[in-house]
Parts: sequence; C-alpha cells; structure tokens
Amino acid sequence: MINDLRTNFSHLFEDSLIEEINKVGSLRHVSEGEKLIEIGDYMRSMPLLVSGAIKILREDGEGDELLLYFLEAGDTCAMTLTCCLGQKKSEIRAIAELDTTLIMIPVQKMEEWMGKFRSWRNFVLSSYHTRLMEMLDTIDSIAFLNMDERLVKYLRDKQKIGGEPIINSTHQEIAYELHTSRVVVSRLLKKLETMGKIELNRNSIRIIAL
Amino acid sequence: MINDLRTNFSHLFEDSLIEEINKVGSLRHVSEGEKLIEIGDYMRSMPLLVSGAIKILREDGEGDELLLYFLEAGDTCAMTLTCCLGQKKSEIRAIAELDTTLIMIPVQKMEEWMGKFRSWRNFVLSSYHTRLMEMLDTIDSIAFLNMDERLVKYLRDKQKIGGEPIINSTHQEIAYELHTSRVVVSRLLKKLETMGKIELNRNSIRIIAL
DNA sequence: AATCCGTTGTAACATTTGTTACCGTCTATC
DNA sequence: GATAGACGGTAACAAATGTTACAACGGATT
Repeated sequence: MINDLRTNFSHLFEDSLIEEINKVGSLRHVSEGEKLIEIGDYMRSMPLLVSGAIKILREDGEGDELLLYFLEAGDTCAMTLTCCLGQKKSEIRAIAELDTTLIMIPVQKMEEWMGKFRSWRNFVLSSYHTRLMEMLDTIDSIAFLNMDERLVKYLRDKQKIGGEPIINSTHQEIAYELHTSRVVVSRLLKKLETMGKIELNRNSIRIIAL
Repeated sequence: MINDLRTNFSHLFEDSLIEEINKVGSLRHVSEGEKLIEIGDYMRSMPLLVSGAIKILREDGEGDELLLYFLEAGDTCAMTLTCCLGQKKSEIRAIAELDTTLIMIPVQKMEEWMGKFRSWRNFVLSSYHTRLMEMLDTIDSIAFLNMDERLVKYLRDKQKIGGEPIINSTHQEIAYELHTSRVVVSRLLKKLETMGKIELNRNSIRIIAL
C-alpha cells in the first residue's frame, strides 16, 4: 500500500501524513459493476482512489437513475467527507465503473488530520471544490444541453474514463444514466452513426470522431 | 458588528473566534438587486451572511441564467471558499435577493483559522456539505421535474426566502431564473391561478395554497 | 434446429416545451 | 389625455422528448 500511496499522493501529502495513512488505512479492491455505497447507507470510512474509476449516481422518486460524475485516481468522495462527520445518510449511489483500488480511512483520523496537517486540509478543500465544479458541469449539461449533445458528452466522458475508443454499454444502460428512454438513445446513436462519428455494434460502441 | 456576530454565529463559533472575526471582518450592506459577484471575478474575501438573502446564478453560453440556490443568514458562499484559496475565477453570479448584511473576511484569515479553530473547520465543512446538498436538490429539480412542478417549487422557495405570501416578480424574471421562456411561465402560472392556488397581478403573485 | 431472452431498429403517436406573433392593459412621462 | 414601453394573455405552430408497439437479430441453452 505504501507504494500506491507514494505514487498517487506524494505530491499532495507530506511524508509524515503518507506514513499515517499507511498505518491506519486499509486497502480495498472492487470489481467493475460492484456497488460501493447505496443511498441511505451510513459511512464509517473515507475512500482515497488509487486506481480505476467510480461512477456516482442519483436516484429519482421512481427508482430511475442519473449519472452525476466519475471519480478517478487521486480523487476522494466529497459526499462521504461530511456524511462521515455529520453522521448523515448517503444521498448518492457509488458503483465501480472499472476495477478499482481504494484506501479506506477511518472517520476519526480524517477529523484529527484536519487540525494537524495543512496538506490534508488543502486536499479536503480542493476535493470539495473539484466536486462542486463537477456538479456545476452536470447542471450545465442537464439544463443547457439537448439530449443529443448530452449523449455526445456522455460518450466522450466514458471514453476518457475507460481509456479506449470502445464503450461496452447497451443502449438501455446509457438511457438509465442519462435519465431518458432506450428508444431515445437508440435514435440519437443511430444519427451519430449515420454522421460517421461512431460505429454501433451489439453491446458496444466504437468512437470514431466525436 | 459584534452584536450581529453574537446573534447569528455564537452557536457555531467559540468566543475567541467571534472576537477574531470582529477584529478583521468588515461589515457590508447590499441592497436588493445589487450584484455581489460576477462570473469571472476573483475573490479576496469571504462573506458571512448576517441577514437578508442572496441568489446564486449560473449562466449558459448565450448569456441566459439559471437559479442555483439561495444563501440565507448564517450561510457562507462555498464557491467563494476555494475560489479564494485557489485563486480561481468565480463560476457563478451572486445577486442580493433582499437587502442584505454581510461580514467580509480576508482570505488569509480563513486559512489561518482552519488550523486554529475546530469550530471554524466544522463550519467550513458543513457549509460545503449544505451546498452540495443544495446542488443535488437543484439537479433533482432540473432532471426529474417537469416545468410546472419546477415552477411550484420556485414559488415556494421564493415565498420562504421573502417571508411573505406575495412574490414581486414579473413572468419574464421568473422565466430567466428557471431558464425557460416568458410565454411558458405565463401559461403555467395561469393554470395555477385557474386551480385557485395563486392569484396573479401585475408585477406580483399572491400565493394562496401551494 | 427450436426456443428463449436480451438487444437493437423503427414507426406512429402523445406530451412537453419552446417560438412567434399579436393584442390589450397598465403605468410613467410628457 | 396622448404616447411609449413594459407587462401579461393567448393562439398557432414547431421542435424535442417520451411512449407504445412490433419486428428482426444474435447468442446461449436445450
């Protein structure tokens, strides 16, 4: 674990903090598709993302979803931060987008470190900032873009996260994450294919030029 | 100022912090409609809201707006927090919704207090948490509600902020904040009036039962 | 090969939201 | 009281999105 820490967090944290994390943190692996947090869960520890990616989802009244954003290596879950401190329930669902490695940190420690390590404070604050910006971006997409533009944005994000020009999702899955219907997604994807921007296959989409 | 502080923040901050704030903070009054922050502005100080209310707005590519949320007494602007620290430009616009009194705190101090006062850290963290929840709520509204429901929610919020059952806005102003058109707002308001839930007058709306 | 089930394509239609246009009313100002 | 401009009501239409229904296809299983 100490190596993972050095690789991903040494530019953020001083050595003494890295060592503390190494002492009290525990390593955890989750496979693609595995659920990390469910809505209503209480959280007892805070995740530091070492590798992989996690998608954060919101649910409406009917049980349908909406993708909020992705967490990547070096990120932490800002939602979890104060949920931990305030003993609040989670408002979101977290699912591994890829195979992912995390370091879990007990709540008490992160409180203690806030007073002790300046780099930790900065990390926490900048996590919040990043997350707020991410949320603003999500709001922009939903409020200002049409579904075709949102779909393109979604495909770009997926491609970036996955690192490959192939997205292994069904139209139904995409529809869930964009909070629309499968028919709408199929329709718009077809249009993108006709324009030569993507290639459609069963269970996968190849990005050509978006 | 010390009285304002005692009234609104003594349950949050210890006496020594209240005194510090009193020493370095400066009081500021803004009138209804006055702009506090413009998109792209750099921020040199952090506001603590003593009384009144501030609306936070986001802008799309065409210069049209969207209301994100309101700040009320006891709140601070979470966006400003890290904008200050990170020397980033503001992503939002802030306009006084009512006549408002603020205490402005220089950036350096808030950094210093993070290490020194536990109550300040908790305040900052819980501000972030509140704001993230507020943003989630905004996302819910935009993503999951139809315009008629969003309008009702908007009217309720306005009523709550203003403290009176009368909202002094034109249909055009409401349309801006909901990022839709005046005609749509007029249409939906008329429907609400027909249902007996509101009463429409020139430049004002009386809430009867929402 | 026959069957089943999840996936995709597509048409037809409904609903919601946005746009344009026009008119009447109110208010401030001259 | 004449005029101009902001405000609000409404119709007619356009565009975007959602819904229902059905057919074709692919892959897995029997």
